[in-house]
Amino acid sequence: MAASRKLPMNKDNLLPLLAQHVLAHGLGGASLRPLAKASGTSDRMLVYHFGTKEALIADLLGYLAGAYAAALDAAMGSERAATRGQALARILRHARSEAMRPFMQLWWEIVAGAARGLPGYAPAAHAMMADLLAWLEGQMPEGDPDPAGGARYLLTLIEGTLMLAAIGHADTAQAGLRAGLLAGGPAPS
Amino acid sequence: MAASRKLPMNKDNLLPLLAQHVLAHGLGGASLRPLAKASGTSDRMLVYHFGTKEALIADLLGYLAGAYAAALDAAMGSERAATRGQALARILRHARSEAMRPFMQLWWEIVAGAARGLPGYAPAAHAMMADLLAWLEGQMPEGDPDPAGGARYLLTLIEGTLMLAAIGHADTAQAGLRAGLLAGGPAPS
DNA sequence: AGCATCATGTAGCGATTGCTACAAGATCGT
DNA sequence: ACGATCTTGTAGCAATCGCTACATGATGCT
Repeated sequence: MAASRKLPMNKDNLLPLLAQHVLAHGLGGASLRPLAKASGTSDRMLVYHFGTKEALIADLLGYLAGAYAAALDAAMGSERAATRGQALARILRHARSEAMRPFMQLWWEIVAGAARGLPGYAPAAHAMMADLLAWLEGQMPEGDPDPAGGARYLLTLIEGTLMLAAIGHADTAQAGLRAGLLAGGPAPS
Repeated sequence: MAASRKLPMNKDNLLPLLAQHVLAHGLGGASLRPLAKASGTSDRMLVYHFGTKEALIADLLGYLAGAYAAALDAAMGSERAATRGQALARILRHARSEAMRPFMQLWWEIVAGAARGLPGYAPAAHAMMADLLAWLEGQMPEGDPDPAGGARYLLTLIEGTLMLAAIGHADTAQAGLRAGLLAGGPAPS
């Protein structure tokens, strides 16, 4: 009756648990023993499977990038937005939802690591942005004259807004969006 | 003949040296003994002056915010820009200059700390953005219909652009700026 | 002069870091 | 059944972490 009580315990089984831990506690302070406890194994085995903590982090960042792409797919309504402002508002609402907050906290840590050149950070950050950009392109309004350029424009606005929100300048970003979009369309709610 | 060979060694003398060290090596990995060596003292004395590493970091972030405001003042040409696009291009050129790179690397670390709620990070990040916003307002074109809103709009675009540049998406941001500013003015160089 | 406060060096404590040596099951091919 | 390879636990090492106890010089007030 009992199903397999013992999981194979390889990278693929470990990574989701590791990801859950860094989402909750951050990447910077992550050390082997807490990571091991969170994933039900020992530091000894983490090193055995990944070789090095640095390699573990790199693998984990790759996994997180994939998980982010999957989350985007799951959250994606296939319907396009009616206007650029609506697309902007939609994705901002998603990015700032309660469920995304742990990920956003991790995101800025990944950006910081990429900016400083830590191994594995830049590729993961780049991949996640590419995924988001692709999603955005699919969200552009039907008759948009320049969907590719528009998506890149919105992406820049989105990331600026999210950063300002992260440091307590959400109102500044909101005012900026309103002022900037008056020329092109209705301001996001 | 010899001037004072021995500095008083208080917080005010220490902070610039500490700032120089974190600009070079980052905030996350900063620990007392390397900080002490970089500022010509001992971990013992750092704790004596600041009380705690956490307090030291908070003081240091405050100092960095002040230094950033001073650097902005120094770099400020008092002449306004002719167009929003020109103001945008000017500040982007400044932010992405070689001299600003250590600071930009530190900046994303501060953003990450603020997003995670580390003590002292959010106030410093908020202050720096407020300074930049004030500078931007002074750079807005003479006849701009909405300088306050325009500055906030540009700030959002700027930070989005800088973040994308930090993770290797500089081209994406550049394309976005070009596409977004076609409605309102010439694209930045 | 004498006392009090400040400033600083030396030494170390307990905890945690990434990682490794060694040995012992577990599993599997033959 | 037997040897080889894979997997795992135990124990520990050298380094670093933030911080503190203690002593001692330096400085200044009266």
